[in-house]
Amino acid sequence: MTSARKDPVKLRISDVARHAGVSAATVSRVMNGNPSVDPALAERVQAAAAELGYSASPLARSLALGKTQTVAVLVPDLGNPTFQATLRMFSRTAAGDGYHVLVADSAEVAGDEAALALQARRRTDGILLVAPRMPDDELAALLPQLSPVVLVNRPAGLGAPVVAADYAEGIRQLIAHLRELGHRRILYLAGVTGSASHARRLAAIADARHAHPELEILEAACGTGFADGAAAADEVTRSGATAVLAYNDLVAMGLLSALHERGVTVPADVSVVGFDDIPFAPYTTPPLTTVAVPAEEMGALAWTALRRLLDTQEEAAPVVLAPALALRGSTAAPPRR
Amino acid sequence: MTSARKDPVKLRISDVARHAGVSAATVSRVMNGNPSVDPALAERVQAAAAELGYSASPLARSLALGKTQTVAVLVPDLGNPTFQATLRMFSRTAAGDGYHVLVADSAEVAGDEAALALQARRRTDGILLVAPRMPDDELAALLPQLSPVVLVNRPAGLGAPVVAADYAEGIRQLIAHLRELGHRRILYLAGVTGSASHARRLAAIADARHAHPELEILEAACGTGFADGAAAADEVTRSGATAVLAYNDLVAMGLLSALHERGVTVPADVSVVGFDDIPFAPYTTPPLTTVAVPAEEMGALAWTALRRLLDTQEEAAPVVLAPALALRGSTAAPPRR
DNA sequence: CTGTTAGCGCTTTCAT
DNA sequence: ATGAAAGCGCTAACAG
Repeated sequence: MTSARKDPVKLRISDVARHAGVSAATVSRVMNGNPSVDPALAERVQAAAAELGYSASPLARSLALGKTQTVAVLVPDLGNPTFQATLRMFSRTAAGDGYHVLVADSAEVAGDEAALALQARRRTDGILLVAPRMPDDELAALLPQLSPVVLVNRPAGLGAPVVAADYAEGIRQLIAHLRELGHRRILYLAGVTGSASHARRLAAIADARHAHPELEILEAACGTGFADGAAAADEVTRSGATAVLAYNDLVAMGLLSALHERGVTVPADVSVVGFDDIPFAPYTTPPLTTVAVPAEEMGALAWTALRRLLDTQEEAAPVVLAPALALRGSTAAPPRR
Repeated sequence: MTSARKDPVKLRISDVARHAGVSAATVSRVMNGNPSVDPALAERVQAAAAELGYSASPLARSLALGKTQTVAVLVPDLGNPTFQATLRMFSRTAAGDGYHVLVADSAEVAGDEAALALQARRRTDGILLVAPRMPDDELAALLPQLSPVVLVNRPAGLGAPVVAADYAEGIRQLIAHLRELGHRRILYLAGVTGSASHARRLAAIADARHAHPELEILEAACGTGFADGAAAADEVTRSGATAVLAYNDLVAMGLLSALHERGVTVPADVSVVGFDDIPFAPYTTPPLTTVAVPAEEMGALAWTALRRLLDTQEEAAPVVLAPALALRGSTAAPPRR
């Protein structure tokens, strides 16, 4: 508009070399803190670089070094608070170690995951798969091609370090809580039915049925977001269940809202529990009883595991974090018939 | 563990060339769909590539082509729902165009933004600055070095395309709403006082004071998250204000919660309004009256603007989106003295 | 210690 | 239509 501002010319290492009267190799050494350079010369090079405002092209360095100082993260949905928390801490801790983060969002389409992961991985040094939706066998087959890779919320033994929350334990706690309250007919709103955590929840549910034959635990398909929870409201009332186990807090919140619209009171008419304990769980009406998954800690641990792989190719032992019950206002004894 | 699985050897273009009995240049042409290759030969090369499972190194391509097919996004906090929404749509639309996204989180530290942006930008073809916290002059000075760059939620005219929400208009609507309800003493809980949106809110507040001399609008420093809102509860009660204008929904929610703990009833004792209309706003107790910022749309528009810059170096005209008042339960007439 | 010489893997003139 | 060769910008092995 006003003045034709010139783009700052891109400097090559040879420019600095010429300016300092040395070879490119020397500049490279200096820039990388290689001690085998005469201090006086090094200073001269530093000065030249500073004066010119030079810094090496990460791209060229990456090609020459065979590493990018960048790692990828694949999440099913950037809009999901749980993944966000994990991504956030992963990204911050990685940044602390000088690594950059490339994100990819599969939009909950399991079929796209492999291609996205492969693509992202090729531009980076390693990849974190957060709660991938694809089946175990497919994942196991994919892992070698992605290595170094770490997994969040998938079972260990697939061929990569794992950081996971103990979903079965979470379900156990939730069911115990509901049972103690007196609930006998409970509805589980399944989210991603193909997901690994779904499978583990189901296992925990089966255990509960075994341990407590008086419990009737129903299942209904559902999605993973607000809308899915809201859409399940009719199913809930129809089921005659006195308590519902939502796939996650988002589903629970959507359900809470739809139930309220229908004049169904929580927890007087029906109890609702979520899963994850996202930051907003305490602020719903009523505040949501749920189980807290340490998503941030998982992000940090995932970085630790990946870093380990990157540095020493040692595969960190699986980490399974126990969730903690967060008792709030959305659960109570079932209504008297 | 079980079998010493070999890493799939990394294939170079020359491997494919040899396998197909052609030169690397030809393989390159075929891989890039260059029509000047004999169809028969092309097919032979395709076959060779497919058989070997070859795909070009993005790194080497990037270096040779001078572009990475990757763009950077800098956000103040990956944990903030508004930025998430913007990032999510930006990332998805960019992915739709075959671009990858590198994220950087400045952790709300304005002083780190320039360095982070510069770093991220160097590994990518362009960058999106979401609500950067640094002052205007600093930003204006930085922009040329980041180009191509687009800005979210900063004023236009700094030297980059802008996609922004009309914060002043939002504040105006909120104040009008409160005034009509009968409030005369309102407290504004300022978030990031250096931020551009803060400045625009202040301007709108000044206008309101002018237009409605009967209004007394107080200000108090505050942060940007739950905890900050909660911490402001005492300040709120002390102020004697009958309504509070929170910096954003997070602050409003934190305040709601702290007020509740102190036995202050919203909206009977005091009205509270937020800003942004994050997905959780309808689920607070009481549901939060706020103003809806179309964060997702902004993300999509931001990509459009950046893409335009990348493709044609044309600077898209500034886009300013008007927020819409979302009337819910956290506002009512002030209590009678 | 420092410079010279090869690459890293791909694209792209420039010839043929 | 195809290949040879130069180059993207940097690092590292190899000589001095």
